[in-house]
Amino acid sequence: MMVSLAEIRETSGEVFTDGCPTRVVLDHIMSKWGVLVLLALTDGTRRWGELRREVDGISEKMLASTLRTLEADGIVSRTSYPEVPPRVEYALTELGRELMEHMLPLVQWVAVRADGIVREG
Amino acid sequence: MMVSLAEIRETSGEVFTDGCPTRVVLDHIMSKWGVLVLLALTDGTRRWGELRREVDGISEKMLASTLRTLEADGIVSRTSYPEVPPRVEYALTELGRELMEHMLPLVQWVAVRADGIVREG
DNA sequence: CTGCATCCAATCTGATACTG
DNA sequence: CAGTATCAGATTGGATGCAG
Repeated sequence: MMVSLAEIRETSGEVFTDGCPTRVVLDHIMSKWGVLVLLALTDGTRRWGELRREVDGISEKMLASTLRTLEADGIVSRTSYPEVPPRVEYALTELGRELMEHMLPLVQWVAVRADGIVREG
Repeated sequence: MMVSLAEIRETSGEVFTDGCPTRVVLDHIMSKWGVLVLLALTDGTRRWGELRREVDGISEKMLASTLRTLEADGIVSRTSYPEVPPRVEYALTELGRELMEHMLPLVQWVAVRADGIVREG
């Protein structure tokens, strides 16, 4: 194993503490919709409507909420163009791209194994 | 970037489809408590009470629910010893250890960055 | 000790309707 | 197109109480 839990403890001794920064960020990026939105943005810039369609099943409310959270975290950037009709584009920031470099391998592993794992609804 | 979204689409063209296996597994392992329980087990075998204390803030209800889900997925193993008082040990399976090899780097990255990211409660 | 069952409050979600 | 407002339903969380 390349990275040990011990190393994580050294970096953030409070991964297991309720309300610590690590947990907060973890909750944002590993949330049900957070992962999928980030995944969609890994391909490149996306408009609101594109994300809505691409992330199957997400409600407008959750898309808005997820995007606002990730934007506040500095992981996603929002660019609004003063046009009619309105156009708003979302993209990963440098921090976001760095994050996805670490998340993609995990998601890919899951994608490969998922079919063999699933048994409950 | 080592792994591309395109590669994930090739493996599982339905990462974005509601209810697909990849999403189901992703929800289990990346859930609020799932990540923390898996993290605790990365150190090695843990008893029920140890997990309860180590994963700060988790309720018995959620711990039981999380463990049952991960066990059903074949990621965590449960060993019950017929003693008095009872003793039950939880550990990562081979699949689980493989999973954590991919998840630890991500968690570590978050642990390093979290303090700089957090701004909302 | 290791859980499961239940009740109740707090949150989170989602569908619908509506605004700029 | 890009959201916000609202309300009802689903989930989650905590506190107990109890069983193996």
